[in-house]
Amino acid sequence: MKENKNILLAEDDENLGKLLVSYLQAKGFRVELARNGKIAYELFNNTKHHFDLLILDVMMPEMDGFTLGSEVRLLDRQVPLLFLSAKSMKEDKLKGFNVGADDYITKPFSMEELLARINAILKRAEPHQKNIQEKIHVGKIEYEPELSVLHLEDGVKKLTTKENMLLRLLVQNQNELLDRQAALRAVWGDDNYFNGRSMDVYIAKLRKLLKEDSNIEIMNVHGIGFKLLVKQ
Amino acid sequence: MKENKNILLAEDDENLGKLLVSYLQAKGFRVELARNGKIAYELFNNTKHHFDLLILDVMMPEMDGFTLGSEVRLLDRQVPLLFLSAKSMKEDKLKGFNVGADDYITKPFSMEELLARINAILKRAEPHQKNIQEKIHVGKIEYEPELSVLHLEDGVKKLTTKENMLLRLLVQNQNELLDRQAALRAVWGDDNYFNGRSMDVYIAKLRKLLKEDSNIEIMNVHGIGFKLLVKQ
DNA sequence: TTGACGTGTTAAAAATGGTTAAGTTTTCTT
DNA sequence: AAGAAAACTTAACCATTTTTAACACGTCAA
Repeated sequence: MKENKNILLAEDDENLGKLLVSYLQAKGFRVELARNGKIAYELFNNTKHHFDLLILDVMMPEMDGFTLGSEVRLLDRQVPLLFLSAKSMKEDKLKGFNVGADDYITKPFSMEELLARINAILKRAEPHQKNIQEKIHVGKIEYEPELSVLHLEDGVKKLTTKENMLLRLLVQNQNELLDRQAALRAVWGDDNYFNGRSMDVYIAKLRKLLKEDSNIEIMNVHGIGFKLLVKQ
Repeated sequence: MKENKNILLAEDDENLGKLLVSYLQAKGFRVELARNGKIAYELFNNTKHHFDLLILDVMMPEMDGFTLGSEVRLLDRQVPLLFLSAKSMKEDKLKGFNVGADDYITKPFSMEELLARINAILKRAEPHQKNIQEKIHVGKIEYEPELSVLHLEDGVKKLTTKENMLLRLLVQNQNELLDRQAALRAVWGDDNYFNGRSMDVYIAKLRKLLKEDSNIEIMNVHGIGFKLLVKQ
């Protein structure tokens, strides 16, 4: 999801800029850094790029963040803008919002706070319809987690809620260890003994369903968890 | 402009509540004050009222501001939420944004700052005001929630109040989980066992109506709620 | 290699949900 | 205001899903 999100960051302070870029990249975004407003504007006004969010420092040489914001608004009425402001002055905030800011954040700020605001903005901008027909191939079996449906040789198998939650977890971590306790907390909310036994029952059910493809195996790692092995 | 703007303020502190009400009224807003989250929810979930903005105190008895926020979000994906937080803790901020907060403000705050944020939010939200009298396409079926009407192949079907409230909730959260208890509180006002059975009856009715489009399905999530699946 | 603990598997029990129809309440009509 | 119609709730019964129980087997460390 995030892998597809492009952020344009306009920040003249080289240290802060690099710091933000690497943090946001670590969080899975694709980030383009512009050293001043003019460069940022040219990047934005270039059909080769598409940006889902602009983070604009207010104080920049050449073209300040607010000016940049208004110019961008002329090109695109929708694209979310997030301002970074060194001052916490009221006037600044207001001016930013008049430009059509979606949010602003005053320095100094924590990375977590920035990330939270970015996620909030992107979520708001997100189109309502999400893709519920994502098909995942597990070996030669097709799996649609959002519909909780498995396409088997002898037709479609509708999974129950728990079957689906557990299989989704296994598939998401296929060929890697799925920790027993983590799985229990994720699916059952609590990792007590009885839920553990319940999970074992469901593992047996899933094994039966996946038996169709002999290259798929749910392996137990004694005392630790399970591993969905999918051989090529 | 402002004269038409209705604000719902959820604040348990009586002094602060009254102070805010009179300040905001002086600034031209119409303000409704709710002494706790539960009252606020009932006010919001009442067709007699329409609110352009909700200001929610985070710390409240009965139902805290964040819980209230998420329940409101089920009813209305658009309405702006502004949180008042006594703490300036990061976690609080994060949780608020996850609920889909449009802004938050930490106590103590100045009246001017609050006003500035309110104006910013309302300005931002303005273009979204196309909610009324709209036709929603659910698969190939047309649905007019304001008129409680469904356009089916063999004519127009007028929905009953409960049918309409439940379908609206499902549609507003289509392809996402609709929590059973939240739905019960929203439609029946109380999530006791009998109301639950009543809802199940209504789910059956809606399934029968929506059967016309084979790409629509009301899926049960065992013990948790329902999900209106709409395939492309 | 033995005993404790973890897992595999099946079946029974319990909980939750699907559906229809019979009651009850509310609303409309005359 | 009384009867009819519509809306809603409750009951009944069945189906599905999940949990618990029971017993067999596997793994590991002493």
